[in-house]
Amino acid sequence: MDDIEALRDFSRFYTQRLGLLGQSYLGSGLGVTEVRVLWELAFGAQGSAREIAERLGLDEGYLSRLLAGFEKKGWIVRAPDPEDARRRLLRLTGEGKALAASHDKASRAAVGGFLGQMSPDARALLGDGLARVKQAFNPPEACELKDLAPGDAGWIVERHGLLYARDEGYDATFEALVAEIMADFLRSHDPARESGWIAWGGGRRLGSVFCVSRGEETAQLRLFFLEPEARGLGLGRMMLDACLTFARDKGYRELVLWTHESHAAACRLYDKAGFERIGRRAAQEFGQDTVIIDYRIDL
Amino acid sequence: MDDIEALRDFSRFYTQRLGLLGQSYLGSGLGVTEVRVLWELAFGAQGSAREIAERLGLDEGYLSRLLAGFEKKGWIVRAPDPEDARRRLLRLTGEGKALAASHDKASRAAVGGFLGQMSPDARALLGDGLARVKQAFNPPEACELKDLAPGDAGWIVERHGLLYARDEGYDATFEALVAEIMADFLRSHDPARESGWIAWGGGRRLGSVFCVSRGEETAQLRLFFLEPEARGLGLGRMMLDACLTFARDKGYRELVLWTHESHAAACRLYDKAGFERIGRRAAQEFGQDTVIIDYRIDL
DNA sequence: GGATAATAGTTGACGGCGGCAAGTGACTGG
DNA sequence: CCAGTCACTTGCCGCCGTCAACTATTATCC
Repeated sequence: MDDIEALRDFSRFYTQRLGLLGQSYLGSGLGVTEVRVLWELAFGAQGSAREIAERLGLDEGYLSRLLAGFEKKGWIVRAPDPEDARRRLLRLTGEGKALAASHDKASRAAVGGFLGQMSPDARALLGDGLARVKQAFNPPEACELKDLAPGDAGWIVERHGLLYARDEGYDATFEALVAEIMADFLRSHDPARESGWIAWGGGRRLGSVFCVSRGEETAQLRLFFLEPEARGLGLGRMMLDACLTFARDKGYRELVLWTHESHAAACRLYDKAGFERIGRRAAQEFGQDTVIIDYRIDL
Repeated sequence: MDDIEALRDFSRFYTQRLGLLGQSYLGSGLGVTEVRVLWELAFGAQGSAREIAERLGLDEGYLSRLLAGFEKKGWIVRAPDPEDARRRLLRLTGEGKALAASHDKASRAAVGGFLGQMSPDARALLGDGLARVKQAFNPPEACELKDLAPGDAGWIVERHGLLYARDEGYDATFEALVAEIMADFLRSHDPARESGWIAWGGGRRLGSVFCVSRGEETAQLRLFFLEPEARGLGLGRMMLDACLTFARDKGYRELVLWTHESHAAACRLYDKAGFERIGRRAAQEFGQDTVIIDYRIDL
């Protein structure tokens, strides 16, 4: 099954199994669209009817009627806009807010009941899948660095192994090297002077960075990685800064690292952050000819 | 954001961004429901109107009218069922089949165009996410064993690290041990007499199993793992059999393995497969008191 | 075997969803 | 000041889908 077929299949599956869920207009006597509009009024960005219609993909005429109905029921007031007499400012009344809140609560309960029937494993799998689908369309804006948790080290090995094989043609010995580095780190790193982090964003691991000791005064940055979809968004810079801050706090005087010349984006990042290139050496590693660049920076 | 909120959020997102896609009734002049019915007639299991109504969640009366329309347009014929005069056998005409096929093609093209705008990375992420969501509801029925590919070793480390920490309370040294085992295997296993496999099902990795040498005549089974959602479906037995077959083919005379007594399901599997318990020893490992069972079987 | 219930399907009535297009008053740019 | 645009409204209408009544057939139970 190719990915076109996979998406079509999922779409059929979704409309059958999950379609009813999100709206969960059950019991409220409200239609699906009414609920969506109400939700937009209550929790979405403030805006004119025009904007709401656009956001929800509704016909303006239809929305106008819906809003008239809302007003008649006392859920909203439509006051003339002093700045533009064509527009009308939409505002929920107390009653409207209460309705939105109660509906929100009911919907939460319905979804909770649905999830409650699933096993914890299936729920975890579902959450994981949803996060991925969503990120495929909305790149993450921010990420948070967290200390290594169980499974993180393996994830680092996997992503390094897969992406360096795909993008650089490295063979399996590279994945083995990363696995060994991680095994060493897990077993015998010095928590007082060394640390590793996973960048989390949108419910998913997006990258990794490690700061380890190369002597009393020298720290080394290793295993700096970002998922391809998360590159070019400034997350790398944030991770690098976090690592520099850690190294300074721990009393190191300089930080070194090496990377491959072919990683243009990474090299640009280090150059811009004030690192200086202190070496350039050719090497044959992992079944490929590579050029390694050594960097350092004063802390 | 907890998982209830995540699902609600996804649902909103889906109706906005992807809702139109699946149906893709664009241009055909057909309504969403008509397309679904047509699809069911063309590609779904054969059945009465009643069954189709049930499968698609439609009102019988409404469906009856739809089918009458289809017949009038020459897409289907409704012949009386010789076995049950209440029923009518539904069959697509040549014209109906052609319509379904052309619509299927158009829909494929529409989805393809949509996916074509995405980056390959995003597409991969999407496919991965969809597979997970779907498996959260439909457990995989079958799996296929594949040789180790880039990233697989890391995945094994991750899953062992995460699940043994969660279920058994093991500390990080367990993940380190698995990482080291994988590093050794990748670097220096004997491809002629040793192998490792990943079980794939539903577009996802579901488990792992390895067969390695412990001398000329003795093979060892290691890193036997199945995702929790994929347990109890007979996949484990299939993987075990594949490993036994491999060991026999390579000329080993016996296969040994050890596991923890707390893995009731795994122990049952080995017992049922004809393994004999040759040892039972207490050990303190990975921050926990454990009981290890040694197994062996003649090949 | 006959009353009764269940099943497959049809039909009419009806309400709500939502698209389309014409219309109204207000703003904007030349 | 006039044409064009914009935010919104309104009337019209078709489609989607529900409900309930109805027919014809089959299954069930005593």
